[in-house]
Amino acid sequence: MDNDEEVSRKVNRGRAAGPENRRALLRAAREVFAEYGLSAPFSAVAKRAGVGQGSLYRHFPDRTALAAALFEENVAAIEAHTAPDDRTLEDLFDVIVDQAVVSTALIDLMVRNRHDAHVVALGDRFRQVVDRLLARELQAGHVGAHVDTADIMLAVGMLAGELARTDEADRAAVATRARKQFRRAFAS
Amino acid sequence: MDNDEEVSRKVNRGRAAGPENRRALLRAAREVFAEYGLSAPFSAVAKRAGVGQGSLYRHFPDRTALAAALFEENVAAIEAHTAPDDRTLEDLFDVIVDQAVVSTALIDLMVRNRHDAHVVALGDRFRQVVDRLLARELQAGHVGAHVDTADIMLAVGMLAGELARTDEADRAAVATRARKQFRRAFAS
Amino acid sequence: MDNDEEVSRKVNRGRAAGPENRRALLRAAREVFAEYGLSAPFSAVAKRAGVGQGSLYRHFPDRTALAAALFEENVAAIEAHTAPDDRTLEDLFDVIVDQAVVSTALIDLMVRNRHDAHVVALGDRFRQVVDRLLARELQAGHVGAHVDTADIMLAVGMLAGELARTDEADRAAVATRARKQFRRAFAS
Amino acid sequence: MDNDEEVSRKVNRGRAAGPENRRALLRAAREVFAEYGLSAPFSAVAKRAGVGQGSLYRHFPDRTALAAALFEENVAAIEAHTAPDDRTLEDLFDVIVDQAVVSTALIDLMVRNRHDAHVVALGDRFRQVVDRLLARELQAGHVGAHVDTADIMLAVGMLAGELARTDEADRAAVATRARKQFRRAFAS
DNA sequence: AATGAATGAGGCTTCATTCAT
DNA sequence: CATGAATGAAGCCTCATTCAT
Repeated sequence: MDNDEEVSRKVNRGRAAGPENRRALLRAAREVFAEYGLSAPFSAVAKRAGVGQGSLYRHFPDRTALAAALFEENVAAIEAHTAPDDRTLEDLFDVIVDQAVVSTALIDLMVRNRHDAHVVALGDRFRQVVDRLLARELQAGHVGAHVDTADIMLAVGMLAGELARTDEADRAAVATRARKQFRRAFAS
Repeated sequence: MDNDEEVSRKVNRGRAAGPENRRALLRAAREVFAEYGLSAPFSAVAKRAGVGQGSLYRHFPDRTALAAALFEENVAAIEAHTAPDDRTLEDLFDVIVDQAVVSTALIDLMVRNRHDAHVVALGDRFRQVVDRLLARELQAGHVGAHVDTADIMLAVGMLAGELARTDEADRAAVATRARKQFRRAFAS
Repeated sequence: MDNDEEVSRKVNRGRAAGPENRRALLRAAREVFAEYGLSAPFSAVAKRAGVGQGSLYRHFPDRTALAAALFEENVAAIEAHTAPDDRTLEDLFDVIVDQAVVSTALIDLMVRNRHDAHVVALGDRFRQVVDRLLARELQAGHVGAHVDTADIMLAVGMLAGELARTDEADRAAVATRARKQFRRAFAS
Repeated sequence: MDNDEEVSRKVNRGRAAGPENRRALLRAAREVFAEYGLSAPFSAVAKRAGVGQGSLYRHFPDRTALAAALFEENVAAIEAHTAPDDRTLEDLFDVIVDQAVVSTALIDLMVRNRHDAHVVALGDRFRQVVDRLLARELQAGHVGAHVDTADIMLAVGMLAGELARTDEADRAAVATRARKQFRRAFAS
């Protein structure tokens, strides 16, 4: 984890460096957590971002803050992807799979902080997405009346968790199999 | 040396302490991991067992060895519980829920070492249990022909993982909901 | 950036900010040192003053410079307070007690830099105050002939030091008791 | 502070090393604190003692614990020195001066923790010494009836504090001068 | 001249692991 | 064999200080 692919950046002091570094740190955190798990040294994130440790601490005072920022990006992506009127629960599973395959350890990080205010807020945003999609699907008769929001939340959680602990090579297969199960479980 | 509930044992030098210490260590490990998660200090296990650190290392040279020993106990319990001829997949889920509710962090520990020879072997023992139960259920027409062993393995894994990261207070509800989903997914 | 009582100042670029910032910094330093001790982060002083760290460094290149400036204010106050012709050693003790009760950590800061040129110079100014008062008191026969300037300096130093490490609630009592001792020691 | 006079000790593991290391650490702490002040790196103490950092932490979980242990030694020395029936307050001042000249920073360390239970207990032991001596001196008419225990405690505290912040070269003179003042203040 | 972001050295602390007794 | 002290690497985090804007 030493001579990493750490971006060679010119030392960038002063006002304008702020947002730029923040982006670099989020990107680096995503990579490092995916690669080494959530207990990866905080310093590894800083190094990967090509940024001093101090800066990392300025932007994200603790692991939770960093995780929440990453989760926020994920939720935003989910919202964006499911915004159009014709999106279904299957589309939701698509993003989840995409994200889980990429972010792995993020889920654990969030679970560890499931009572953090920011995390709770993000969870609510996610729930609203599920609510909206589910209402439409029920309306259209695509899913059975026995299904509620909590069912979908649980399914998504279990899927993401499972993907997070599956070897990269097997993830596609696992995703397919799990989705088939849920499709059947939720069918009308 | 703290106010731990560390077993008060007479200093136990000399012979025959072996198996006794081993049992104490496994018991302690299960408790400590459940309480503090898998990153609990190795020394905490020894202390809880009322045993020197050196002895812990003698019995279990590393975390994986300890985890495997715990997992072995779990698999044995699963085998015992599902041995009778009238046991169904529902009974399998019962043990899983019982164990997951208790062992939490063990799952992660196993996942981290999923390529360890011992762990693989234990996984195979588990798969045989599933195989046997599933064959019987298929025979009896209790589950659909579309279901295979991997489906059950996946379902069990997702369930256990989800329980492991659910607050104790919510576990029963989560277990119930998840089992309903899987029942529906696997129905003939 | 916290819930500090940091002065809300209009961004003050350009001229004439110099003296204003300097005053704000001295005031802030006195407060911060009193509150958190002399190991308070340098940055805390800047923040409390509502001023950038760079400005703090411009005005006071290091801790000693800042301390000397504060001490200078103290000495000036002592000079002012003891200037009138009818002031006695008791009046000197008054200021010392007042200052010690307020500035606490400042004393240590000065002690650490007791060989700094500025500090030495300030010590001399203080000695002159003592000299003048003592001469008058000797003349008037208020103190014994056995007393010299060094005695007063020592007494003042011990008193200030003691007050600096006394809980606020006990300072008044300690001051009274100590002054009684010195009065007796110096009596003619 | 690198290639210190750190004792070259053979690595000494196992049971018996405990007390030996403890002594080495106390000795080292006294030296290091005297030399570099109380903010000396904890690691410097360990190095000077020729001991790993971990061991330092095992013996003294924090600075206060270490300071209390040192203070305990001091109080014991005071008790021993003042035990004989013919000892006077002057003898008490002797030990104080001896100790202050040697331990310097210890005083501050204790002051910082003046509310710690151990420190309070040690303070009580000290007070008892003073009580005993003072009673005898009052009886003998060596000190005035206006003097009480708190007076002596205060005097000792001021003296020790002053010595702690006096350059080594000047300590003898300061001690002499201060003792003269107190002798006069307490005279019958 | 003022600002505050960035830096990185260095102190603190925890633990996995070793090994004398 | 068991014990638990000792070790030291490694992560955490906090500033003092610099400097682009």
